[in-house]
Amino acid sequence: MGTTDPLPRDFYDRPVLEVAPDLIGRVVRHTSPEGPVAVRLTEVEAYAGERDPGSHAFRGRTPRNAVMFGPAGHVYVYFTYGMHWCMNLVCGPPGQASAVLVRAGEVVEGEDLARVRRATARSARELARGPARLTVALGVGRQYDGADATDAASSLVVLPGDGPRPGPDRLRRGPRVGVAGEGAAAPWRFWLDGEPTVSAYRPAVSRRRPDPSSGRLDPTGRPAGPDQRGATSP
DNA sequence: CTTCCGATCTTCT
DNA sequence: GAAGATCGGAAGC
Repeated sequence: MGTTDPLPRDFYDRPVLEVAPDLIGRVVRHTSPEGPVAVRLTEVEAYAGERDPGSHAFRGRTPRNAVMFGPAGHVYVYFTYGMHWCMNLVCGPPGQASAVLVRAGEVVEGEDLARVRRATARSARELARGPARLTVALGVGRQYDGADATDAASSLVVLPGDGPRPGPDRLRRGPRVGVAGEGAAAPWRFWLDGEPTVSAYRPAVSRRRPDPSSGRLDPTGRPAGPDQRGATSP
């Protein structure tokens, strides 16, 4: 029964930069009345709590991020851009507020249901390629904010995953997607090299139109670059 | 394939 | 009042 038990609290109760790469290859599984959908993780990002300018917890506890300050192994779900839900797994001891954003994966169970939920996906690899797409594929929303992913009785759990752990030769790390400011350069995004489900790299964008009176000097400050820009081996 | 841009609304300043 | 841990469609190569 080993592989059906969720990863235990101890797994998450470590420094977030240890937990994040260890989550690659693990399986997030949600069982709804419609059936189960499971995703094998290929891409995650670490957010290091109050010391991380890129983290929702950087300016301390608020109603939204309260779950991040709680026990490890619980799920932090937030709403963003007026329409998307994203899910994290809380790490470290209570009070530390670190978490891992679940960014992308491969649907390994319930693909038919995932395709119904992700009707705009034109291929299997797009079903959970991106943090908001992944929550749609799984059927996860606000109702799971604060849920305990280590509870075997929960309908949302993280399982160890089948087979051997991915080799370190395939693990990559680089800057996080869409993170602006001081935290932009930290190489705290982890992914599995060669996986088609890894989401495209996007630097943070400013939505402000350029000021017409200030010329045309790269108003967004946005460098161009390929998906795995800044990648290094561990 | 890539780049550009609008949608949409909660959250915190 | 502005920004945001994004996505999908349209247009360009």
